[in-house]
Amino acid sequence: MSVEAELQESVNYTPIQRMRHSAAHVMAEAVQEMFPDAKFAIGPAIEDGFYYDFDLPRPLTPEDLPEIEQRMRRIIAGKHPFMRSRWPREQALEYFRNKGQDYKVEIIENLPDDEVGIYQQNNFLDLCRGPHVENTEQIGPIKLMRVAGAYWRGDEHRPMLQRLYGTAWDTQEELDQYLWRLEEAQKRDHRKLGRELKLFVLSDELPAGVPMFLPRGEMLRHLMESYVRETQEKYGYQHVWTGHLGKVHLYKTSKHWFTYRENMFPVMQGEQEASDDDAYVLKPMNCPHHITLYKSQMHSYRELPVRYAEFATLYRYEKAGTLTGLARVRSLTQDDAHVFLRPDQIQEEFDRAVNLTLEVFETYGLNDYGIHLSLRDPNKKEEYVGSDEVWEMAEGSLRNALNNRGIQYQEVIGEAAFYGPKMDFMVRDALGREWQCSTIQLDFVQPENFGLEYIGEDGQAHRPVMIHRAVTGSTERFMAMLIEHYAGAFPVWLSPVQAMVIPIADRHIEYANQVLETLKAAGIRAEVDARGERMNAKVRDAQLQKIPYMLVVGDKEAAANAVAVRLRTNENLGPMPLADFVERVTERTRTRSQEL
RNA sequence: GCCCGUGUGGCGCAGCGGUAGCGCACAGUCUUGGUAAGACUGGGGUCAUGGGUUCAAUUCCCAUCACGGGCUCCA
Repeated sequence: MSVEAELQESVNYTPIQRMRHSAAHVMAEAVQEMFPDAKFAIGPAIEDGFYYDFDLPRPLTPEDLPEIEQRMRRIIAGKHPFMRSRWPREQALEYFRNKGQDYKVEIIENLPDDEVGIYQQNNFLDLCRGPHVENTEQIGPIKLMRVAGAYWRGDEHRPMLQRLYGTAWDTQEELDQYLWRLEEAQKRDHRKLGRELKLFVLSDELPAGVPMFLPRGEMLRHLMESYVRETQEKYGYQHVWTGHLGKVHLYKTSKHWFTYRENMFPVMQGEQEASDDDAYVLKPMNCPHHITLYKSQMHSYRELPVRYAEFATLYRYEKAGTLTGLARVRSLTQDDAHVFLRPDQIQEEFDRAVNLTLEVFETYGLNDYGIHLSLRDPNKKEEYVGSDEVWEMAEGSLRNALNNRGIQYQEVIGEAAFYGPKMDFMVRDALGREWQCSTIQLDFVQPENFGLEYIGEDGQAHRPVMIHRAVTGSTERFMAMLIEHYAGAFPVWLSPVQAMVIPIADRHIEYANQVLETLKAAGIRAEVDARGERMNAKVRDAQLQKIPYMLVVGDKEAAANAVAVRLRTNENLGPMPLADFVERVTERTRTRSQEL
């Protein structure tokens, strides 16, 4: 077979991915040496390494990694060629069946071809469509990263396999750099910084996934919310408030009860059954409440779109294994909005929502995000509600909104909600994991469920369309992303403490307090460090707290009504009149500048 | 939910079958110091919780809870 033909039927791997894929095979051979009864599933190259899934007689633990690594290095050094062949499907089935390789058999059974690819290096023969490097010696420096469990085919109803993650690079330098980058990323992990910067606390005394915010963390929340509120008002949203409780009946009407019940927290009252229509539940989403508000008024076509926004604390029973710091919690604050509009307003309203979201992202300087345009699967129309025309129009409108702004996005077939297409902003955390933050969703179903109406030009009742929309998603998750994005060094406008006044000796505390009063009067968030420490120690501590400005005050400054300004970048601006400093900070705050 | 790991003073960590230490933080005393850690002294832990094995458990075993990593980038 020609090289071209071989590549065509192979996975589309880059050279380094091909090398990593080969490393996965070597890892499988090492595991085979240790566990002759091992069953093998799959072992692909992934973004920065590779993995292989095994079914083993005993679970792997991190203690197994050194031995596997050692065996791998020996195999690699053996310069064994990767030999490729093609077997008739039946022959391969028989071979793997005899070997008890159930997973390989299942894979082959699902393959349409008459022939399957087989690769062998040294003593390990595997079903594989390739490609591979020529021989094991071409595999660069490797390191096994971790053991993990993974469901076969990613399906939690199928067996749990042992997954080994490893990484491989062309040179030792690249491997070292990769490991160094990982360490650096861990330094900006929001859980670590959240503790160090005294932002939030996760305590055993509270249920899992219920973060509590310290004064500085609450200030950060407040600043984030104020900013989004201000921006939403600019874009024509009105804020509402709907409390923390809902009735089961409400969620039965919205149908959430039937699909989402497991995630809801019932509020028990005496002998009441949790599913009684009148039973209370902690509010897991706002849609039904905003809809109820909409229904409480008569609406003319002239006043649409009606845009209700709310910073609402929601409670969702997320599965235990998925909770992660602030990124996935059970009590979250959503900057949720629901827009009720006429069908002819869809395009314009999408544009508005996209613009709002992009403006917020730009202010935060967030640029490492991806946009998913989630569309319905045209082959499974029965899983979605709504007519073809409406879907085509809605999907087209979302696509237009993105194209109009020249934004890059990825279309994901089959990821739409059953009630409409949506667009999600996926933000990466320090460790490269993607989290959904913003979302814009079109909904044809809830207006139907609740019988929503507006009075049209013709005096008749018409059905509005709904848009569900969140700019930052959950305040908690977005805060996690921001902490990692800034590595805790928030821009001036977002810093919980903007300036630390540092008196040099005790006799300067009085002047420091005067400075503090002036700053506070100007709306600047400042504190005085009056501890009996040396000024150097105070500078260091403020620096570690990533406070933007350190204001050192001694005899000279007190005499001149000045402050000596040091930036957290280590830059020392020297003394400046207090009024000038106030002006500087006020300006940075007003413009939400990234500058110090 | 499932697999693996972890749980020792507020935080970061040692340790070990004979009831615990270090650094930081905290408190007190001395020091009043010009841009990333001044010195000394001191207080603080039922070793996550519950059960079991043992003469003896923080240490070994089991369960529970919490936290961390992973769970469809696909032969």
